[in-house]
Amino acid sequence: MSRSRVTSHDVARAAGVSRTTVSIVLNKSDSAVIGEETRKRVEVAAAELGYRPNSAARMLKSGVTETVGLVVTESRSLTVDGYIPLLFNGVGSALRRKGYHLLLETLSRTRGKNPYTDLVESRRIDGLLLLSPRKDDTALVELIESGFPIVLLGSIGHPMEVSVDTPSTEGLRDAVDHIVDLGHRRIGSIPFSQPGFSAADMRIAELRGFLAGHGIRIDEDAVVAGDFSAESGFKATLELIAKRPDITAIFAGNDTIALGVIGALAHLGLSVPQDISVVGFDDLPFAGFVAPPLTTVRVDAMHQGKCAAEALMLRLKGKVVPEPRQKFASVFIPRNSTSYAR
Amino acid sequence: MSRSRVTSHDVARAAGVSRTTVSIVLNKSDSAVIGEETRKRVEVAAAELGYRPNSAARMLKSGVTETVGLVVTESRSLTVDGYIPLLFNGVGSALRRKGYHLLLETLSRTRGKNPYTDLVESRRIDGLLLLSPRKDDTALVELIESGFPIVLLGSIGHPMEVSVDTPSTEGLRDAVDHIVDLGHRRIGSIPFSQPGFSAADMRIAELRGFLAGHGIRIDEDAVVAGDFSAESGFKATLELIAKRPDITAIFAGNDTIALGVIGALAHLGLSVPQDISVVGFDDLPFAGFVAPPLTTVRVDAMHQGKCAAEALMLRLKGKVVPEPRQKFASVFIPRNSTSYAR
DNA sequence: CGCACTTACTAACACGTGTTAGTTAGCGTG
DNA sequence: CACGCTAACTAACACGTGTTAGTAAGTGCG
Repeated sequence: MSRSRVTSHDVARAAGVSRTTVSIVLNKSDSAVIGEETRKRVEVAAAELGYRPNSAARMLKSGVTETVGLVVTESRSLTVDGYIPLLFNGVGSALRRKGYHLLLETLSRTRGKNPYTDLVESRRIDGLLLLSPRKDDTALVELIESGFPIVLLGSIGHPMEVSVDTPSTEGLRDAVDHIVDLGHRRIGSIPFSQPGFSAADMRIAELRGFLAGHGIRIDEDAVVAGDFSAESGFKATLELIAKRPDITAIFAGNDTIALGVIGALAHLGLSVPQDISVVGFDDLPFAGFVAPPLTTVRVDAMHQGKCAAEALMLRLKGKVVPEPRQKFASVFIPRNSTSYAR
Repeated sequence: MSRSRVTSHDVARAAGVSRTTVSIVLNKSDSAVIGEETRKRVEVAAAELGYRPNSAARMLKSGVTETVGLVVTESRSLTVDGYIPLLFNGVGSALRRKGYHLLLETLSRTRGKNPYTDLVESRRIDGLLLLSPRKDDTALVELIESGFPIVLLGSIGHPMEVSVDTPSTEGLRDAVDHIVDLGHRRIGSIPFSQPGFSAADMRIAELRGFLAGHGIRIDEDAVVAGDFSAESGFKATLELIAKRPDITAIFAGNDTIALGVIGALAHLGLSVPQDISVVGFDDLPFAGFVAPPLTTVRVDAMHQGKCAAEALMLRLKGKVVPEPRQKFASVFIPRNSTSYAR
C-alpha cells in the first residue's frame, strides 16, 4: 500500500536542492530568484516522481482551501425539478475553470440554530453559495453581516447581501398580457411551494399585481400550492378543477408542475390548450419538446449559477463585486400550451 | 474582521489545562484518563469560545478528510435528465448521516491522461464515487487496481471493482413481453446515448436479445441515438418516423427522452398510445403524472446512490464490502403510453 | 518504608507546506 | 583590500492539530 507519498522533500532530494527552492519553483513565487538550470532540474524531478502537493498542508499554511460550498436548503426540489441541476452546472463549470472545488451540502430544514457555522468555522470552505435563502434565517443574516464571502442565489433584500436573482417580473408580465389577450378571465395558479417560501410568495404576488392591472383577480380558492413536482401539479390540478371547474387558464409554478397539470387535465378528459391553457415557468430544456410544447417564462439557470460563482470568486480575491445585487430579466416564451379561452 | 480564530490552545488556556487534554476530551480519545471535573471544564470552555477544530490541520495530521468525491463524467446528462439528481440525493443523504462531506467534480470528457490523479493524490478526498464508468478508461482501471477506495455507479466488469449497478434485465424483459403481447412487431429504439457509451450499448443489446426470443429483430435503421434529453428524443423520433413510418412501438432510452418522443409524435399528428406505443426507462418522479402516464421500467436511483455511498464508507473504514458487486433488479411499470398495435 | 500501579495530566514531536530572514559566493568599485 | 551589491540558494519557523512518551502525585500492599 505504498500509495504515492511523494513530498516536496523527496523532490528536493532528487533535484539536489532544498525544499524551499522546490516550493519557490513550483509556485512560481518571486520571493527569490532561482537560476534557469536549477528550475529545470526541479521541474523534471517533480514530474518524474509524480509529486502533488498535499492540499491539507497547503490549506493549513495558507488558510485558503480553494473550495466553495454550495448549500441547498430544500432537498425535495433537488430530486424532482430540473432547475437546480442547471444551476449546478453553471456554478460547477465556472468554478472548475478557475481551479476551485465544489463542496455540496444539502441542509435538512429542521437543523437547529446555526446550520452554516460548522462549514464556515471549520475552515473547510473559503466561501458559500446559498440557494433559496429565507428572510427569517437569522443565522444567514448574521453570516452576511459578519462579512463572510457568501453569494445568494435569490435574494432576501439585505443591504449587505451579494446576490444573483432571477425575478419573474418582465416575463410574467408578458405572460399575463398574453393570457388576457386570449380572452381568459377566470384564472388559477399552482405555486411551486407552500406559502412562506419567499420566492413563491413573491411570484404569486406579482401575478396578482399584473392581473389586477387588467381588472382581474385570482380568487383564494383558485390557488392550490404544489411542491416543485409533477405529482404535486397533478394533484393540485384535480383539486383546483374540482373547486373551480369554470377556470380556463392555469399558471403553473414551474415547468415540471406544468407537466403534471397537463397530465391531470388529460386524466379529466380535458385537453390543452383547447379546453384549458397552461403557462409554465423556467423554460427547462424539455419545455419545447413535450406535447404540447409549453408556453413558459424563460429564466437562464445556468447563467445565474455562473454569475453567482464568478461574483463569489471575486469576493474571495478580496475584490469588491461591482454589481452586488444582480438581477436577470425573464423572458416570455409563447408556445402551444396556451390558446383562446373557450 | 476578527473571524473566530479560536484554536485548541485558547480553549486550553481558558480551561486552565494543556492543549493535549483539550484534544483528548473533545475527541473522546481513551489514550489517557481525564477526570470528570476537568472534562466538564474543557467542554464548557470550548462551547463558550465557540471552538471548531480547523479541518485542514486535522486532515494533515490524521490523513483523513472525511470527504468523498463524486465524479460525473458526462456533464450533459446532468443538466437535462432527472436520474442524476436522484442519485445525488441518495448519495448525499447517506453521507451526511455519517458526517461525510461531498465534493462534486464534473469532468470534461476531453481531459487528458489522468483525470482522477489530482483529486486522489492531492489527498483532498478519502474515496471516490464514479458515475458512468467506461471500460476503456485506463486511468480508472489503474486506480481500481491500486486499491484506492472507489465505488462505481455502474460497472465495467473489472474483477477488483466495487460497484452498484442497476442493469435493465428483468424490467426490460417484462416490458418486451408486454409490447409483444400487445401485438407490436415493428419496433424502434432511441438509446440514451451514442454508441460507445457502455451502459447504452448494453441496454440495446439486451433489448435485441429479448426481442429475438420472440423472433423479432430491430433493424439498424430503426435505432436512432439520443443524448439523454427530451430534445434529442424529439429530433430522433422525427428522423425515425421519416425512415420507418411503419413502426408501432418505440423504446426510449429514458423517461426524459420519452417525453420528447411523445412531443414529436404529437407534432406529427400521431397520438400515444393509439397510434404508437412508447416505453420509457427509469420511472422518474414525473413519469406517472404526465399525459399519457408513461409505461416504463423502474430503477431506484436514490437507493443506488445510498448503497454506493454506504459501500464506500465501509471501504473507508477498512472493512471488506460483503457484496462487492451489487445489482438491483429493475421493475416493469405498465401505465398508459402503451396499447395494442394499430 | 519500598515498590508497583493507577490517576491526571503535560512537553514535545510530527504531519507537509509557504515564507522570512539569513548565508554564502562572486564581482565590481573606491 | 574593504565594502556594498546581486545572484542563488538554505535553515528555520509557523500553521493547528493528534498522539506518544514521560512525569508527578496519590494509593494499595507486603
